[in-house]
Amino acid sequence: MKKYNHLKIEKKWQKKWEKEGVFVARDNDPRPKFYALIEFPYPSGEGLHVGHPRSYTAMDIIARKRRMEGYNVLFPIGFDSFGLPTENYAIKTGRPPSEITKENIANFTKQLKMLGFSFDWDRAVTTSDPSYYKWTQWIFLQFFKHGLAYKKKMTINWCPKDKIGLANEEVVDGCCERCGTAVEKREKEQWMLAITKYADKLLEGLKDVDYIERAKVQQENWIGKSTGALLQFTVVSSQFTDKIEVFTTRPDTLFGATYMVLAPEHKIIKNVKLKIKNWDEVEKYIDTVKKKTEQERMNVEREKTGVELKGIKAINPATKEEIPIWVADYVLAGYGTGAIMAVPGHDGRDFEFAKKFGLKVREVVSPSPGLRPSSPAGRGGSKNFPSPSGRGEGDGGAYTGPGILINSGRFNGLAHETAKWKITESVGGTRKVTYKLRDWVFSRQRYWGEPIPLVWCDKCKEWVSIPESALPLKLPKVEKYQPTDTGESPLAAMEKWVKTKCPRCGGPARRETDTMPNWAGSSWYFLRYCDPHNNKEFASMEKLKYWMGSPSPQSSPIKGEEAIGNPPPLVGGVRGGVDWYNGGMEHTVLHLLYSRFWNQFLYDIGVVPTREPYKKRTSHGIILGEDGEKMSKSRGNVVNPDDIIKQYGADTLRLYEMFMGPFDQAVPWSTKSIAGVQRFLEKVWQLGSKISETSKISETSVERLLHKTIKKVTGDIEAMKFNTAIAAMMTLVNEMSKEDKLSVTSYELLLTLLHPFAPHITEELWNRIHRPSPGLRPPSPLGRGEGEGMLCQQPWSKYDPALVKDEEIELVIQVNGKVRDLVRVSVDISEEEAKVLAFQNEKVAKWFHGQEVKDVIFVKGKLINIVTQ
RNA sequence: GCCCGGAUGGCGGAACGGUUUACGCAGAGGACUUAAAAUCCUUGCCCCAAAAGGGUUGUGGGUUCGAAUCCCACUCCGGGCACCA
Repeated sequence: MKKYNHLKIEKKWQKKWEKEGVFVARDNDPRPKFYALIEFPYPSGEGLHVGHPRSYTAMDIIARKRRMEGYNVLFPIGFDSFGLPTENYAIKTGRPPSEITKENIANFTKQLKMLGFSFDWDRAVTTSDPSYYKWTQWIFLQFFKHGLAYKKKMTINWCPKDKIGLANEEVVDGCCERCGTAVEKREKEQWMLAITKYADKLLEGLKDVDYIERAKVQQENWIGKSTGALLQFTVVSSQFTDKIEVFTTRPDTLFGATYMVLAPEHKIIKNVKLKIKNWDEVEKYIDTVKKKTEQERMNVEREKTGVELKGIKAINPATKEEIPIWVADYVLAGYGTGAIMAVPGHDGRDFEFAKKFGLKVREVVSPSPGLRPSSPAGRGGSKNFPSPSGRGEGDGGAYTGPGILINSGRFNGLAHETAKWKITESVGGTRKVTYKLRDWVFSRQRYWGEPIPLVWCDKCKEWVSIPESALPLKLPKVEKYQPTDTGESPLAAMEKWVKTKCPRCGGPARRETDTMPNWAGSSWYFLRYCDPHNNKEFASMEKLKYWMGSPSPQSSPIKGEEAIGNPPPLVGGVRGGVDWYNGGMEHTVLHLLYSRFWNQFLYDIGVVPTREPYKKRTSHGIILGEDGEKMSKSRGNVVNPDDIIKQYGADTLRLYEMFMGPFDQAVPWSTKSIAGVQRFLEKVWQLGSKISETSKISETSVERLLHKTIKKVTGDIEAMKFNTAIAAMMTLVNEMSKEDKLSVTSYELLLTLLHPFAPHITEELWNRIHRPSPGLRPPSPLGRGEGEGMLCQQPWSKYDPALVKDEEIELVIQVNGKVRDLVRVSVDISEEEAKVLAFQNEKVAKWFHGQEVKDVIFVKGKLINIVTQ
């Protein structure tokens, strides 16, 4: 057989699949549905990155396998096309972002099609298309109607030289990325979405979904629910009293609160200005803090800073002592009440601070006796013992674990959990739940985003939404894409567009000139895919119910062993949503949370059928450059997928990206290693010359391995262990290559298994077997399609359970856990038989000779261990 | 700083608490060839040791008959940190 020419074959099959429409998802088809989703790309000017095909190939494998298993599969693609890089490029070149976007999308489309993904291109959506963002605006109006969109003063990054608001990413070391000028903070009215109102629902919903565990944990921590207490501290000075409220999750440690700390932004500081003796110093400190970002504030390598407010004191409500009040930037204004009671005895940060400034430390919680061995130092575990709490005992001297109260008056001896609410009650405090989650800043002073469809009416004295019939509110063409000198979006410079009439009273009104953030379009795109051409609704309930519903109890019809990786059906409710969503770990907090929030809201107003948008979420690791660093233009380690496809072919690239390492971990690229998978495909190709129509499936050892491989690959795909699935197929092909003749059936089974990974070459080989031609006549094995039909439409292979069971194994004989010999025995060998074998074995005997045998451990079908120690 | 991952040969990696290194890359030896490429076969694979053997899964400790795997502490690397997508 001639060598295989990937260039010809790949184009041929891509055309054929498209022409026959084999990947078109059919609405309301009687087959069970399966919705497979990947994160749609941002069409950057650089084109496709080798990272994209990693996630896309993985879901393509799953989508193709599901089709072969009899599902009606929806595997859509689109473009998340609003965003900063395009806008910045437009500013530089003066070209309209819409034009640039169009070109980029055309390029991405071409590149994606070369990879042979089984996308349904008929459903492609583009977020910057008015027919799409019409509905993004519509959803925003629903938020607005329901009181979840509101305006609030927020600080933004401001470059005083460029006179432009900056995204966090554009701020490098506190300076403007472009001009290097120090960035200032400015107050600006911003549209906010009240995601915090959904904090509990977003937390609750995590119980019903099958997400990769670390994504769940990240979301939980991001929402950061904690139950604590609000406590009042009285502030006193010579002629004045006031109250400061603090939030604490550890009210049980109140007796140990030896000072208080206020966030530099805390409003009381200005109120008590006249009482503060060192005001100059305090003011100076607050000014320096203003220049730091939040992260910098948390980052000051354990070096805490702060200033005492001299002249005023607080009173600890439990001990009635006067304690000093400090201002320090490790306390954030946005969390809790912006003020804390500091308990250096039991909080690491407070301890650091107290140590630096010589403040009093008092221990009020003692580790329970029995929980921790006593140590001479009286604090910190002795080296040889594990910490009793399992964590949190670092931080020098602060003990943060559980224990019994001491130095706490009448509460001494109580368990700290019990003491929490008793102490809270005794000082008149209240229980309070807080979240780390903050409301979502939803407006941008930028051009390339969805216009916010609201107008300010001077007469009505409020924001009025434009009628839904007037949507989409199109993004008008502007001359310049720079934000204006005042920091407003370029839209603000278009008087004609801005000046309008109030839709309610008809009076003069002004349009909102802010646009939406890039997150908006990606928060609901999975819904639009269900009904992408609908111009009456964002998607019809009927179609949403079909694609987002849960018609089958499991996401796979295969039962038993083969269903590895499919979650069991939920007890007490039917799950709905996208059946399987794969994306990057970098999106597991923001995008995932935002889109869950939008879906939950849409569910609450009755326009989508499921509470949660995604049933199952998995993640892929990023592909690093050959140097092990993140790929970037500046490092010069970027690999262009086009070059690889041209040289090696799409099948090889797909296979390589699946083989290079564990799917969920970051792996460095290695062009050298591509040779391995390329040789493998070449071997599969050459194997075609060995098939013989007379050879029934008789090559017994290969047959057993074949069925084992079917089992392995089937399970590994479900678990996204693509690298080991490919390794198993390589082993199989190596064995098959050793045979003189191969039955058609075994070759077909191999092609079927490999097809989702390398669709073009397998389709071609399948076609060659089934095309009547000399030497390769079509037989009729296993009732598969004869002589016609494409491989992508054939049923997925089943294995014969009788053939995957081993009859013999290598029994490991150990002495004290060390391997001393291996014996080939039947799988069913009994403990007694194994003992006899082990004790009679000469190689083994010398290792326990003359010693007392204390125990013999037998693991069926695996090993026997003789213990003498 | 906080939250979440990761660390196994020269390299990418494999390994339900049970033979560390499957599969692949690179290397060495050989076959074929006028030659090269390609292909095929064979072969180590890390340290100590002449060998028997012993050690070795980032470091240190623990649990266990037995730990890469479970627990504790630490080091380094990666992702996220709310206006990059």
